[in-house]
Formats: sequence, structure tokens, C-alpha cells
Amino acid sequence: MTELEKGPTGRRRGRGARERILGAAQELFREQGINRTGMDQLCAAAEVSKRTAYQHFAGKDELVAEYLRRFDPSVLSGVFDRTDLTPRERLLAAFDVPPTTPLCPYIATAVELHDPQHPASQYARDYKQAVAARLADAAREAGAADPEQLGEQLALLIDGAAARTRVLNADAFPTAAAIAAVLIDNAIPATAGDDRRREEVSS
Amino acid sequence: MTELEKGPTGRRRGRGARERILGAAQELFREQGINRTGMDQLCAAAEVSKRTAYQHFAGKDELVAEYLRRFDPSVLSGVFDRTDLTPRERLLAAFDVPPTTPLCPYIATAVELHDPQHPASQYARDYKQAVAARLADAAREAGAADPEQLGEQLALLIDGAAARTRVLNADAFPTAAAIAAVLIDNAIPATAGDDRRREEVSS
DNA sequence: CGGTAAGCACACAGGGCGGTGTACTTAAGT
DNA sequence: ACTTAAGTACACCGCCCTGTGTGCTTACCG
Repeated sequence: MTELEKGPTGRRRGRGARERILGAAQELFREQGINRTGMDQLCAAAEVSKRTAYQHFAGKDELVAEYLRRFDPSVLSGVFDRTDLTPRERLLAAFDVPPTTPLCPYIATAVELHDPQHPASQYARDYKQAVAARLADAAREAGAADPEQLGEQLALLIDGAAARTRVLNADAFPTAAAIAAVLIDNAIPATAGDDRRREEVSS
Repeated sequence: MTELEKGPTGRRRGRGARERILGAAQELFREQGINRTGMDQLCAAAEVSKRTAYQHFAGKDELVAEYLRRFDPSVLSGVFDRTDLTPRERLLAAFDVPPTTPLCPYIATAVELHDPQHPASQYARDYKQAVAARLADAAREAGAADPEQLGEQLALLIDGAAARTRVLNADAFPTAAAIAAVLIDNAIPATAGDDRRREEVSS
């Protein structure tokens, strides 16, 4: 519905079917969830015939898996490549999500599918572990005493904020960011302080 | 399947239909999720005729709402009433969940239903806020500087652990408990230390 | 004992879903 | 121009799901 750039011909949109399908999936799965989005509706939104959809994807399951795989982790990749930030700032930047973010689709998919064996569930697992690993890398760069632990902790905070935001319908990322700041300051030895305030920890 | 105490008559189980239905819902919704559990299957598991089920509940939605409402928050209520623990220990005890806990059903329900207006979603919201409030109470009792903030933070940790446990298929509560310990020690002024170690904060 | 509320068995309606079959049309490459 | 890959239109199948209609049986309680 947003900007599906309809082809110039008006009908018979041409060769971009697969991309249009994945684009529509992105939108509809986010807005309605996977289970509540039928293939008919999805194909209509993608302006693609159902037949074409099933020539690109063996079934809905495969489409769901590909949808997750193609999901643009804009928050993540955008954050870790920013060299203008100190490592500590980079760790904290992971919590600056635009308020228009509905919910981490990886969690939503894993819960909705309810099957750990599903390819999409496996990919969600891989992705979450990758995020923790990248956070651990940044933590190591920032001089954390136990980077793996800090990475795992920050990843848990992100997931907690995402879940809580969904259930309460209220942005929980600021709370998570506050916790993250405490953890980071506690984990990084005072010597490595790049931009830490002088005052020691909290009280 | 666990201990549905089947009636002595063998068939025609008698008047306990409503309880049996809710018991079966508890089990099946947890194990399979709500959307993947049909009313037929549920009635079979409850040893109740479908007709009876629909005389007790106007529809599946109402059953789901009642299921959440009747959910025994064994972890929660069991923890806050323990007077043998110091307030700090009580806060930490909320993270000692038995490893057989699949996932906080409130999060799962909110994600599965995908409709914030659904009665069950509203109840999930209420419940999550109640948990945060009780945690804040305990935090106040423990002498935290900002009990509301600490309560909200601990609640976020619990939700994060629950979500992450589900997605990764690995217990994330120890990590959350470790974070909680840091937060609690940072939030409670040193004077009120009931059982804190002497060494200052982490490093 | 008799009445009434609770429960049962079972078929069936109505709809949505995932997925397919068939015959047709268009665009692109050489 | 001809071929071929991509897409289309649309009817259709079988399945499962929520929810009902109907007539019957049992347990409790005064």
C-alpha cells in the first residue's frame, strides 16, 4: 500500500514478480502477522497472480523463510558500521530504534510458527546469535572485560524491549538503553573509558 | 495429559466441564500455541463434547481470554509472598524459573492474536503492568532509590529472558538474573545493603 | 420420584486457507 | 520473426476450522 511502485503498463506488471511478492510479505506479515495473512491477500497486494507466486516459492513456508532472510536489518547493519561513534556509543546506538518499528519480526515469526524446526525459526535463531556476536565484537572493541557476556546481555535487553513494546503497546527501548548504559559502564574498566563521566558508577 | 483427574465413571464425566476445558486449554495452548489448537482437538483433550464447550464459552476468543485470566502465575505469586527472603533476594527470585517453563503465555498470546483490542491482549497488558508494579513494591521495600524504574527494568529483563529463551531454545534467565543483580546493587544505596558484598560494584 | 440442569453424540453449514490445473498473453533476446 | 521465459486469469480441490441444530442421556436435588 505504501510505495509498491506499480509498473508503467498499468496491468501485466512484468518481470519483477518475486521482489513484489517479498515486498508485500514484508508489509503484510508485519502488519497482520503471518498466520492472519492469506496467500490470496498477499498476491493481491503484490499485484501478482497466485500461480506466479507458487512458481517462485514452493509454498508459504518457503516464502516465510525467504521473507525473514531478506529482511533488511536496517537498525543493525546501520549501527555497526558507523565509525563516527566511539565503541561505547555504537553499543548504545543499537537501542535508538525509530519509534515506528512494530516489533522485531524474528521474535514474532518464531512465536507464530511455533515450530523450532521450521526453516524460518532456525534462521531467526541464527540471526539472534549473529546480533549477539556483533554486539560482543563491539564490546571487545570498547574494552569490555567479558565481551561475550556483555554482548549476550545487550542482546537480551533488545529482545526484552521488543517483546515488552509489543505487549504493552508502549516504547520500552529507553528503559533498555538505560540498563545498557549501566551494564556497559560496569563492564568496561575505568581505564578504557573513552567518554565516560568521571563520577564512579551510580550512587 | 498430566493430571486431568478423569472422573470415576469412565464416560459422562459429569459437571466439571468448564474446568476440564480450561485445563486442556492451558496445556494445548502452551504446547501448540493458540492458532494451531482447534476446538475439536481441545474438546477431545478435555473429554468434553463440543456442544458443551460452546455452552460455556461464547467462542474461542472468550475461551482464550478466560484461559489467560485463569492462568496460574505460579512463579510470581509464589515469589512475592516469601517472607523468608530479604527484599533483594525476593527480587532475584523472580528469575529462578523452573527450566520446564515454555514461555510466558502472555507474550505468546499477544503475539499470536496480533490484535491489541482483543480482550486477552488487554489482559496481558494489565498483567505485565501488575508484575512491574509488584516488582516496584519489592524494590521500594528493598530501599531502591527509584523503585518504579527498577521494577520496570526488572520486568523488561524477565520479558527479554522469556522471548530470548523461546527464540534461541536456550535458557536465558541466568543472563537476566546476572543483569538484575547488577541493577539491584546499583539502585539500592549502600546504606540499605542487607546482604550485599563489601566490594564496591563490579570491577 | 420427578423435574431440571448439565452434558453428550453427531452431523453439518459456511468460510477461509494452501495449493493446483489449464489455457492464454505478453515481453525480451537473438 | 520466432522462440522462450515470465506472467496471467480463474476456476477448482480438499482440508480444517469455528460454530450450530437436534435429539437424547445422565446426574443431582428437593
